[in-house]
Amino acid sequence: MKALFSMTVRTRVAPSPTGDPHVGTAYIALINYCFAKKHGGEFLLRIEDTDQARSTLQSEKMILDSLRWLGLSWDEGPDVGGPHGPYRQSERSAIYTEHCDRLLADGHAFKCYCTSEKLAAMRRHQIAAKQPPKYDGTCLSLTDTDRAKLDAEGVSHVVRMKIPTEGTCVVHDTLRGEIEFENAVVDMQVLMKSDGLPTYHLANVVDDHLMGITHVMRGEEWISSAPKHLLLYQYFGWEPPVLTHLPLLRNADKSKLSKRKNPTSILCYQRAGYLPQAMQNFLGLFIKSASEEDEKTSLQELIDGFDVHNISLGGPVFDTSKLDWLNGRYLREELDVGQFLDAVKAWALNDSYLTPIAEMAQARITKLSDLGSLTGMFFMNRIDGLTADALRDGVKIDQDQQRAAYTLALQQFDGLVEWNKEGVETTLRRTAEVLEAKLKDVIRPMYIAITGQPQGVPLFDAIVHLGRDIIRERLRHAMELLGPASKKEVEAWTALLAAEKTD
RNA sequence: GGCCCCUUCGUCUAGCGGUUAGGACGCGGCCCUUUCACGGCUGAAACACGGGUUCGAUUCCCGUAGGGGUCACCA
Repeated sequence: MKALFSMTVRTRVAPSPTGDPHVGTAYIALINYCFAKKHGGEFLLRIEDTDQARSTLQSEKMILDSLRWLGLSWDEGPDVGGPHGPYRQSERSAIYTEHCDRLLADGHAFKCYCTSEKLAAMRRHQIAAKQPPKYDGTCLSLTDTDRAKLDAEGVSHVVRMKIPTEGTCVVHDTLRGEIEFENAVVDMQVLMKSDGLPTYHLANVVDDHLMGITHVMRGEEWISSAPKHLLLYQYFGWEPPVLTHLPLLRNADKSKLSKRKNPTSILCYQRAGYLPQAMQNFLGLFIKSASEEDEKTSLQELIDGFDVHNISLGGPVFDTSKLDWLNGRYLREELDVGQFLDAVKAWALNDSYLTPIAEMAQARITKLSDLGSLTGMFFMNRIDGLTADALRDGVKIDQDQQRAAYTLALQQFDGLVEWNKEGVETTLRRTAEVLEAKLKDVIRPMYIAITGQPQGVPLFDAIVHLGRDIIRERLRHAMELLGPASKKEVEAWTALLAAEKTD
């Protein structure tokens, strides 16, 4: 244990660039950052983009920008470089191949030629037989000649790790003590996909070792794969890092924080007008135990007082009411009027945010003073004062159809790859078709939910400009007012959509 | 379902065998005030349950219940 602290502490955050910057990523990053800084160590940022289908450079940029916005910085990373680069896994292929070959050569891994169809069928049978779904080891018994033949035929393969059939694996977790797993329940994980890129498990272990990571602090969703990782360290003959599994941020119903039930994107909180200090402070509240002192604390104070053992294990509900309070305090206590004004300008009163609004509003007003009532909704998060009656006012479709329309729009919006006018229009047209309603009868309730009024600036443009997060929030608000959808309703409505798509 | 993790006010948490179970947000009341907000004071509000261990359990152990995670060629 002493030896670990005599060397430089190195921690990392390793986000996957597959979507919007998530507050959970920021929370994990903050912990890793504070721990490293507290011990005079280094904090790294690594991009885990081995999923070619889902990773985007745009998402990577948003994640980096968001973490910086929160006041975090890293000693090494894809944008700042460092002696252990590259810091983007997609640029490290050769390293993984080499390590994978080593495992193959040492007999710790094997090639698997099973098709995904076969694996899916295997899983179905196992579940039907009430067996835990697991790879059955078919390709383990392949001979060299079998493999040579399959390779010659061009059959694609993955590489799986071997798992001891007996014994147990003990995971030492800083906060939870020893966690024991029977090796028999550990699956023969795929390490190298058929596209030649590694899975998380391989890349993560190889990179953490090569980058000199001493302490891995990650979400508790990783506990059950920790045995595989430990086994890999053992196969490579490496010293594993100190493992700490952190509790996951939760929705109000205690499930893992998700964008379906909560705003999870940092961009959403920016758009809603939260200050980075407030958000950073708020996230810090989950990792410290301020009992008597003021809960408004600076990043430096958070670092100074940081002790990983102070983190409570119960998954905290991400309830932003205290964030609101903190944000109010930062607004009035940390800023003079000039700085406050600067913050307002940076938030929305700037050309880049105002220009599209001006374009939408110009033809629709007769006096400049009409601007406030027409465009006020561009400066709100949820629509203040919206009521169920207002939502129903003048709406021709019945209330359940209206709720279905909101739910279906929400679902389709989440699925749009590009957030643009075409996607929005297609979504709303399809929603009307599925509900067998006229487009205009679907548009009106959308107008009310999104703008607070039954008419105004062009809806599709407004939706695009407000952004996906705010739209999700406003539709969710409308659903809360009209009555949240039951599970059955969601299923029924989703089925309508699915049926339409296959027609 | 198998495996694993977790469990103090509505929420975030303090507590690490003996406390009137503390603080903060939110909520209610009062005060301040031309309104509102801020600020001040104040109130309601919690140890999931059952067994042990102990002179004594919120605290230690074991069950039960509840919640969560995970069982992919996603991370």
